[in-house]
Amino acid sequence: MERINFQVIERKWQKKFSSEKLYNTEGQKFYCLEMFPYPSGKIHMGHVRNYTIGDVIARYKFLKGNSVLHPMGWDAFGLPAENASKLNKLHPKDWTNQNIKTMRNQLKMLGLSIDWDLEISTCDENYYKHQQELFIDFYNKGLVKRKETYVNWDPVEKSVLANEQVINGRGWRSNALVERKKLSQWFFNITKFSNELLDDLEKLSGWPDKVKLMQKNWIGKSYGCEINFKISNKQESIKVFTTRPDTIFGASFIALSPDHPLSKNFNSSNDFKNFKNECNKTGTTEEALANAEKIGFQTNLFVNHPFITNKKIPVYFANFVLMDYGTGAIFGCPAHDERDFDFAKKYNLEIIQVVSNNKDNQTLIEAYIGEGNLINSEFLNGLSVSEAKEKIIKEVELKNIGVKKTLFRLKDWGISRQRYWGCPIPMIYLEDGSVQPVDKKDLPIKLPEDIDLNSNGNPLEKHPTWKNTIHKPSGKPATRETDTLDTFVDSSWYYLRFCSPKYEKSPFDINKINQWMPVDQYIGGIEHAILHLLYSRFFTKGISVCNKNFKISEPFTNLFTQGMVCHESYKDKDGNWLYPDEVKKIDDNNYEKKIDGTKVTVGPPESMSKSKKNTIDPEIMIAQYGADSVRWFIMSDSPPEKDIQWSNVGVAAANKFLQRVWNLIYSVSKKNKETSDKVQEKEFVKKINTFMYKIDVSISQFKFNVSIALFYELFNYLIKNITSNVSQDVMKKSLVDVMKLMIPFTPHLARESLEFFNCKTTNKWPDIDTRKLSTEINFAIQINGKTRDIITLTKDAEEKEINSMVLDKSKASKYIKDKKILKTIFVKNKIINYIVKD
RNA sequence: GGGCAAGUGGCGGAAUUGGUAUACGCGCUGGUCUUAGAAACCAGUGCCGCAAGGCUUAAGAGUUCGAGUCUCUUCUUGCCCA
Repeated sequence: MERINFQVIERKWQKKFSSEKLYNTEGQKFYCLEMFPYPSGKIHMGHVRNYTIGDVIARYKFLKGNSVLHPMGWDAFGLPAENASKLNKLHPKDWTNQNIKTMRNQLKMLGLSIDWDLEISTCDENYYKHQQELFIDFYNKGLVKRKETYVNWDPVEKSVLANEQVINGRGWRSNALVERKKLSQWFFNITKFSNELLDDLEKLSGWPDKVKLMQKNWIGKSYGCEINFKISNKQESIKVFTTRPDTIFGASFIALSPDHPLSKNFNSSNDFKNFKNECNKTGTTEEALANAEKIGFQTNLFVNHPFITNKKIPVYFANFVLMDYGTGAIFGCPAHDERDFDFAKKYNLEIIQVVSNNKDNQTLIEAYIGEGNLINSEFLNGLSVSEAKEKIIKEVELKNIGVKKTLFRLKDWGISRQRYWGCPIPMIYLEDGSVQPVDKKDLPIKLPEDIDLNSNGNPLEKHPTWKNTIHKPSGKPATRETDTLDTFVDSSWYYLRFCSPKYEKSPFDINKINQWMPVDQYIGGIEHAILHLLYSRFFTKGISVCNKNFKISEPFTNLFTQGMVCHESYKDKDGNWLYPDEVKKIDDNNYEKKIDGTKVTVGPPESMSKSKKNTIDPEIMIAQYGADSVRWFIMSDSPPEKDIQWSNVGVAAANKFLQRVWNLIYSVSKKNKETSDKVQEKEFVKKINTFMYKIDVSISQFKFNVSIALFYELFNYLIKNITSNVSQDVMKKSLVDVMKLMIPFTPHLARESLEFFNCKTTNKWPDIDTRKLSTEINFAIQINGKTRDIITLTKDAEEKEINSMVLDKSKASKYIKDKKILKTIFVKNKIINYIVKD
């Protein structure tokens, strides 16, 4: 058997690939982008899968005639660099650049068709300079604002946490109980685009419905109304927001946020201060608020019920009402809201049911949120919830005590981080307390190199000199903003920078944007379904507000979310995690530790993660089997959108198969030239063409695992025919075409084979002659709906021919004999079904 | 608690979208070669049955000439949101 050394040919072709590009001046543009990696140290299998999928698509599109933009870069700012720096005494910049170097080499080992001339890194000042520019543009257009808000404060890290970094009320890293703290922060005004971000989802027909639904729920549009409740015996009133105005007749209390303006009247009370402190211990997430015990502070105030004369409702402060939701005040209807119900039980407040589904009218043991008809509600009685909602809003507006309002769940995007390793925010504070953007001429505002990361708090704040600057127009001293930008900002526009990564004048060259944007195929993990994609969508909308020539409203036309790479996890008898290569499999139920033979317990396949040690190092796999084998396996075993289970045996099998392919190439080159049987050859060509056609279709549908199954069948057929009377010429010609189809999957082996056959056109997909497809089909014969025989037919055979064949030859004939055929159902090229009776 | 997926051999999974269930790969069994093993190659492999045949897509019902695919109920798992 002729063997090939993958390591040798892969190195050879990778050199070639580094200078080859996928541009094609005549072809239609195709921007293929995979989510760029965080340079954490080494690539992992998730990267291998993500970038192999992208590479298959990019190479396929190029071969099909498109001009393909296929760039790569680094999402290089972020907290891990600071943490690593504390551990290793390595500057975040050096740590990051070192990782980039390693990972770039590893990606090159995969044989990807990346145009490395376009490489960018977000921690590079040539990148973040333009980000600061965009920030100033956004500021000037009112898309950036400074707000005092309550944030999730991690008392150990001394930093603000995003909602998703708070898990069960604790910091995701420090595990400290998260507190609420009022801080002045920078925000992107993403809510200005709430409607657009929601409505434009409908344009995204190339996105998975699942992701669109997640975004829709995240934006969370709902409507309700504001109602003013007049305070009894006073002139003032309390403005309340509600999405359930229909339940107004069940209102039994008013709850104010502890930060509501009215709270200042109670600040002198110690009881109130204690209550407020207690509230600040709860996080700000919806989840934290829902799970926290409901606590309240009763005031001496009452309001008048707007529709029930003489009814007075008590006013409380409550911990579950947030100042930045609606008006910071709600009316509580315990019968139909869980939180209100808990609150009412605790403080012994009235529970009046106003919606009923008619079935039972017993005392409520929990809030009833379902549909039903209104009761105990005067003029609303009998109406459905939605009818009542409409009607009560009209009444409220008629009485001039409130208005209909639309509300979004989406909040503005807080972008201030008390961190060093991020993009500095280009703003300065003057002595008079006013804030101004830095002059664009003075960009970039660079990070200082000398920095102390070993104590808690904000590093830039504590730097001895960095924040001191001069406000040029006035010549007066000023102070720099010492917070840096959330790293989600870096990744919100990188796809634009890739179109002209070296352009100096501005973040992008508009001509290049018009040439390449939007991204035709974006590929990445489902974990970014909400934030990254929403923020990127916001950025394109924001930039089009700032730049009249920028006409892109949606950045990603098609989105593909790939599944995770999973592996079993292993624990030794003491409960320590073990790496897969520390474990030996005895049989399906028994695994032992290699070094001492003790028993190992096996956990189910889960997403690979360092903490569980269920990882496989791609570099080791490549060294052992070659990149083509790794690529082949990772594309073969599962549909790309589903999770895949990594299997070392699976890669070994891939390697074995690719060796067989090479052996076939070699055998064909040695095939006897004399033999030739025209009939056999015609059949052979039809068969190969049919396979190639099916492979083409499956690739275009991203069913890569199916493509690979078809390749297996195709090569098995070729290997079987090596000794047939198909001439060497015919076989070689077919094999050359087939190897071109292999380029997207196993670029090294494919190119080596094509070179071996002296083929020069490796930049074109072969023409697949659809007139030469196989005309034989398998046809099922059913009796009373049961399949009784399968016969081989020429395509498009008519019912009449089939009838005679069935009666003459088919195994099914015995089921028809002596019986009456009541009915026949004939489906061309598929089945015939005889309904018979004795 | 709500929403969305999914459930097919010993395992990963396929099924032209209502028309051959179990493609392809792994594993397993037998064979060839070999002093032996590995590798390679050949053959077999859903379950029951000697066979004819029967059964089988988480469980149950329904629609249909025909259901893995559509509808309903139940169970299980995963993800997202709370």
